[in-house]
Amino acid sequence: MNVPERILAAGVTLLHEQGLAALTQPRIAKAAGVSQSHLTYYFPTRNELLLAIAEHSVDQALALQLSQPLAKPAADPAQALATAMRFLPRVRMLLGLVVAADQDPALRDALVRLIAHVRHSIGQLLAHLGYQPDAPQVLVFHAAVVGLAVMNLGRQSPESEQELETGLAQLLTLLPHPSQPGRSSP
Amino acid sequence: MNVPERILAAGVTLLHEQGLAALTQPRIAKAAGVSQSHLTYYFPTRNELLLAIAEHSVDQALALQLSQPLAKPAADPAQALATAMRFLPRVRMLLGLVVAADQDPALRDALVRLIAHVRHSIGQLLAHLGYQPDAPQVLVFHAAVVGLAVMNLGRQSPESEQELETGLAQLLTLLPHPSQPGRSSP
DNA sequence: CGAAAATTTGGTAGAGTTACCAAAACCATC
DNA sequence: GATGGTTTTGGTAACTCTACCAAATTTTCG
Repeated sequence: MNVPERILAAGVTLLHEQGLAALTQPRIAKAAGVSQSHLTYYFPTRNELLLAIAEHSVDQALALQLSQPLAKPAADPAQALATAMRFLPRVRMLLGLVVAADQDPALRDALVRLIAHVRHSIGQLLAHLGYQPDAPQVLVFHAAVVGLAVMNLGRQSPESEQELETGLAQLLTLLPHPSQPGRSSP
Repeated sequence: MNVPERILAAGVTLLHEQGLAALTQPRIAKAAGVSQSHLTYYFPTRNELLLAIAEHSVDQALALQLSQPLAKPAADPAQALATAMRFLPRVRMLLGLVVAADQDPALRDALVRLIAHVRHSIGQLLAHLGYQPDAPQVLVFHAAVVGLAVMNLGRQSPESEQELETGLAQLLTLLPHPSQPGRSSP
């Protein structure tokens, strides 16, 4: 693997396992097996590194978790639910970067683009499942997934898993769907 | 004002204006007008301080933004929308603490209780407006508000404000309401 | 008034971080 | 094999943060 790629992979893993606080140059360098100075050769400042890690993580998540549902020709709506559930840990992982972005306009702009990208991908998946991809409700669906991920602090609790699923399932009924018309406007 | 209160007030303001990274003992002490050593007299460790700030902020938010709607005898559903919109900046402000809670189990447990408290209060408001307070959709409504706050990075953009409002308004139609029956189950 | 308790402060040790620099090792090309 | 560019490393200066301690000041109360 390439050195920058190894650095980004180590960064994503570190972010996933130990949170934003673990994303320091010494620790990432050690995890990637390069010297600390070498890190700054590829990513001169810390924010550039954070930004690259964020992009890498989102790309990775979309590739891993959207390619399969989109490859299958047709699927039942429950698949959207399952996909959303699989996204939850990854969303939580990125929360630290959102917080960090409050300090740095460049990072903030980059995250705005990343979030738009994710929303577009969610629209693609929903379109693939027969929903209207650009309905305003897609924003709310996306937001609810993000919010559930943020609030799901006690991650292991199975009852909250249940709550999450029923909540998202009900949210799906809000989306306009060809086979269940009449939900969009009164 | 009491010294601990002054410290907490300074902490909340600092968190609101400059994010989690600004919540260090030196800066809070300076903002509160006390010596740094004095801070540790009331809050020996940093996490205890963070926890106290979180609780203070949530109490303050609930008191400020829920007391008035609950005082008025009846109100139109659009008020729930307006209240939710007013909560967004405060929710954003607390995100940093959620991130910090990943490192510390005690802080995490405290935040779980705080989140439950907020959800209960939202239920109260919705009940006051005629909705079912314990409907599972309340979780989703809460989550959507949180998620919108997270994603609302470009805070000044009026178009995203518009998007937010329409999204939340549609979400409200999902909640079971006496005057608009038949939405709960197919 | 005097003693005990609470409050407040300055100082600091120790760890951790970012960003930088000069030098060494590596690699391609002529 | 020499040369110029790229990659890699060790070292470090300057800074910030947390947690602690001993001493000074103020307050409380018998």
